[in-house]
Amino acid sequence: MRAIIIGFGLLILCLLILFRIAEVNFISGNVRLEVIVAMAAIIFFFAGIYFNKRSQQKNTTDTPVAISPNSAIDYNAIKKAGLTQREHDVLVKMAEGLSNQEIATALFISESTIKTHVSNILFKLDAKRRTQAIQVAKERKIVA
Amino acid sequence: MRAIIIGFGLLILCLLILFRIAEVNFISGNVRLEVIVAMAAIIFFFAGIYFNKRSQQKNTTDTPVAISPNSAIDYNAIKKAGLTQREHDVLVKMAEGLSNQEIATALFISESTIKTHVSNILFKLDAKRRTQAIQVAKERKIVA
DNA sequence: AGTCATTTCCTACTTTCGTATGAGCACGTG
DNA sequence: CACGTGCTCATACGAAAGTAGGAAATGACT
Repeated sequence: MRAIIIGFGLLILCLLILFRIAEVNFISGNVRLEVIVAMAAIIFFFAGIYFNKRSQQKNTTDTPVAISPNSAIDYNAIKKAGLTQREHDVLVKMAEGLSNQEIATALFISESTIKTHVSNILFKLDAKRRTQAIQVAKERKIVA
Repeated sequence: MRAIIIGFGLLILCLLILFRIAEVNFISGNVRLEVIVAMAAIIFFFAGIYFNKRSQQKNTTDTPVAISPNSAIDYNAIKKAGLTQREHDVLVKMAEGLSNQEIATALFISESTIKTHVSNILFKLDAKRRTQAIQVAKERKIVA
């Protein structure tokens, strides 16, 4: 975020400098106008590339995805997240890719209950979707 | 390939036009120099974004192995599953827990296209839901 | 020049997911 | 016993996700 602000600051600075050079040139006629325009073109062309790259990297760098040969569940993390036993049961089934209905069948309870649990899980893991919840849970080793 | 040539042609044309305007302005003094410089800046900023986007789409389809500091992904498994490069892109974002709309924004394409890709991914990975697809993909090391 | 694969986008429809809200039951603790 | 916690279930609604089927542009390969 800071990099973007600094970057835009530098760009605006560049523009102002170019303006200034253009003005001086307009009076003295020392520098060719084409040079100024070309400079603006080059600078902002690469600026465009840079910012585009930045914005694309955002989504991937935000979630570093700890690449560790993990297979163990950290039971402390479950408590830390405030998940109950039943919620954890549901979360595990969720991570296996089951639908609410399938989880309900597997745990011998109704789909309504699963929905309640899922809602609570999403809230406790600060996730907006079940896929995100699974991702968070794996990172925190709440599920394998 | 043709699009890039045409694009560069247009860009050079823009530059020449700007040069011409600058020259005329230099004599008559009708147009503010700042306007010309700013135009060059804006045009080439977005040109940079556009070309970067293009080249990234190219790179991902041409050389999938080039940008891969990730040791956990088995690129053979991707081919074995019959996934295209773009489908893999979507799958990765999916595994990060993004919604269709968020993936669309991240990849600069529409949500409709994401839905098409997701449908194809589900079919190719023999999954019924995205959560299941993610699970399968992780097992086969298609995603980290 | 024609064919195929890929990527993109769309409409329209169905299904699943998630939220909000309320409620009943069991269990243990202060 | 009252109270909180956890588990269960329900309805109703809105938001995503997924399906089906079509279409068009591009690039590679022949």
